[in-house]
Amino acid sequence: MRILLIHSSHFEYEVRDRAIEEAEPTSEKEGKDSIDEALVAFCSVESGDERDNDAVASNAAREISKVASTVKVKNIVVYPYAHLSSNLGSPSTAVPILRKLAELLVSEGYNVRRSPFGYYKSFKLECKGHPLSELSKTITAEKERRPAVLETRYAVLETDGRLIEPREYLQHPHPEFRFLVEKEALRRELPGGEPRYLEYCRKFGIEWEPYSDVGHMRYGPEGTLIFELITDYAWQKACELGLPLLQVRGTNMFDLSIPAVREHAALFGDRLYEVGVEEKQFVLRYAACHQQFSMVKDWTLSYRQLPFGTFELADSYRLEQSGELLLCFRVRKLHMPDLHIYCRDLEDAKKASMKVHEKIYSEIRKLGREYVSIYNTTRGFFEQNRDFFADLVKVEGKPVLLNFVPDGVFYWVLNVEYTIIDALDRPREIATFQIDIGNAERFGIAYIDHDGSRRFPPIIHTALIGTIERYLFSIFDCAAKAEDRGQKPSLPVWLSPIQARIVPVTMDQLRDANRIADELEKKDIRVDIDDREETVQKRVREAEISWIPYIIVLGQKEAGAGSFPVRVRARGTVETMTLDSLVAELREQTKDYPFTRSPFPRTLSTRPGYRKS
RNA sequence: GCCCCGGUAGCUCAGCCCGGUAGAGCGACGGCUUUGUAAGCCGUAAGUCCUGGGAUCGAAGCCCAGCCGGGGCUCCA
Repeated sequence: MRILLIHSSHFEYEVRDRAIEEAEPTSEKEGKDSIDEALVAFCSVESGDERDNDAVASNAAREISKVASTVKVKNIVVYPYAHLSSNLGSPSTAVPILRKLAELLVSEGYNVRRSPFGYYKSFKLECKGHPLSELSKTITAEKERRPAVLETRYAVLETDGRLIEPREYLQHPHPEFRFLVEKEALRRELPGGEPRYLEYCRKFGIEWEPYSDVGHMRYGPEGTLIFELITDYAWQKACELGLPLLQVRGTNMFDLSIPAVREHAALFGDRLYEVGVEEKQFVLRYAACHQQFSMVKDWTLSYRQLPFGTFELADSYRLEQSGELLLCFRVRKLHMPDLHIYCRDLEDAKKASMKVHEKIYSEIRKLGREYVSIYNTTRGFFEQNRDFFADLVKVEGKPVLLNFVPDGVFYWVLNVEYTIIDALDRPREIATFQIDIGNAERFGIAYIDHDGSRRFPPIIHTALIGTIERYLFSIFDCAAKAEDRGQKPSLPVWLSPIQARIVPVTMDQLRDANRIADELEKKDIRVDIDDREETVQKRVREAEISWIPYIIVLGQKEAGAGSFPVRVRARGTVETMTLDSLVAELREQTKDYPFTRSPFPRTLSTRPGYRKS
């Protein structure tokens, strides 16, 4: 709903002609009105408001009342005015909302007039013209609606299977798990501070896009390369689970008039990112579920093919609260390497979950980190599957936090949130998996079992390395932690946009530099040459600031020598290496990781100065 | 969304308290220097001081509203 508020010294109107079929019946008396010293509220009810009439009306009443008390008026005119929105709601929605709005304002003690809906009316309006006399507002249903606080109970599950109270756990704390227990179960306030990774992000051109909605990111050339490498990596990791996987591709907006889409959306709650097109209302997908389910429902499945997975890197959209946004972490547009595994039954799902769990763990350990986990589940599922939980905890090697949720509220029976404790000691969820027992039926995904019966498969949802954004967050957080330990912050070599840079002392070495660059490129190494007319010192400094892992200085001395000095970022040393030993080291660092050729012009002198370091 | 802090040149920031001609470093550009491992020297150009409104003879500065960012809260299917 949109409203335009005018503080007027005089307002009058008169009904002329009926504008629409569904016009409100009106008596002679209601046909015209005149009032002095009033707040006139021109209102347009928009499509989408019908989802919660009461919330829209009460939010509108609150906004209007706020302004009325600021400008100190007791008279309010609620005036239906279609021209504030290009996305109008239907008259059958609009009239009840406007009536309700007027009632609410009356109940707050205002003298309220309402002009009839659905007519052309002439009006005279005298606006006071002070700063607050003209205001427009957009009202949504979301604001006021505080979802009923869910009753959940926390417990710590020890590695030996004992359950203990979170409070007691703090007496013998695991260093990182402790932060999770404090934050999630005991609701301690976070320490805070400005995170250093934001500065790192900007170095690689990873930042907010100011020309879009809040919460949308953009990636410069370096960021784009990093993003693509992580995307390849996510698919590679999914394949390593050893299950048959099918990659699919689809769209990002789904029609809310489809029952399965609408029901799924209702489960998601109030963070739906919606878009109205012509007469239809679409929800932007918040994960790949919609696309994969709406496709797999059309497949013919036999128990012989299960379990198998579908995968898509899904651009996904969530209308997060503006105050909650955090670059690379909580964003309105995110990229989910979303894998769904369709299983025969719960036992099958538990087996597949173990594979997923082990893979998720081995990935974070490759970064030298540990997850601390929250297992959201129901008391019933936990009690019936204590062995399964024990197996999961064995992989963790430390306690986990259980969060018991009520039965029948969620579509899953188990939802694991894997969080890292970041450089500022805050838990940050990165990876996740869920065992879903509701959506196969909702979307009509079924397989034929060996006895010929039609069965709905439990579905595992997972992002093994987290969203691309959050994997990046982890990578940069590792750099921040390294810096805290007194090391140079850096990216893993496989993700470094440029892996080796050659700095010729004078331009006499350019030919040699190009020859070495050719050799390195042949070995799948991203290399460039800083051929700018700057001092060696300055070019080395800039390479360091750019986090280049290997910096080669080539001068007169190296001509024909067969070796050259290499500045190795990881060790903080300058070492004499041959081309072969450098290649061997680089290959060792990047083996088993995706590779993409350098998309940059080889010479820095020909590169636009987008870099901000 | 709520509370606190901030927004000044492409970037990082000073100036704001106490109103009176818009500042520095980096970067860009031009010249000198021909360079050996984290900033060589000199010069030039560059700003709707976030936006809109208000009080004032006069606003980057004071007041109000909004937008954007950082922190905290709430939220996190």
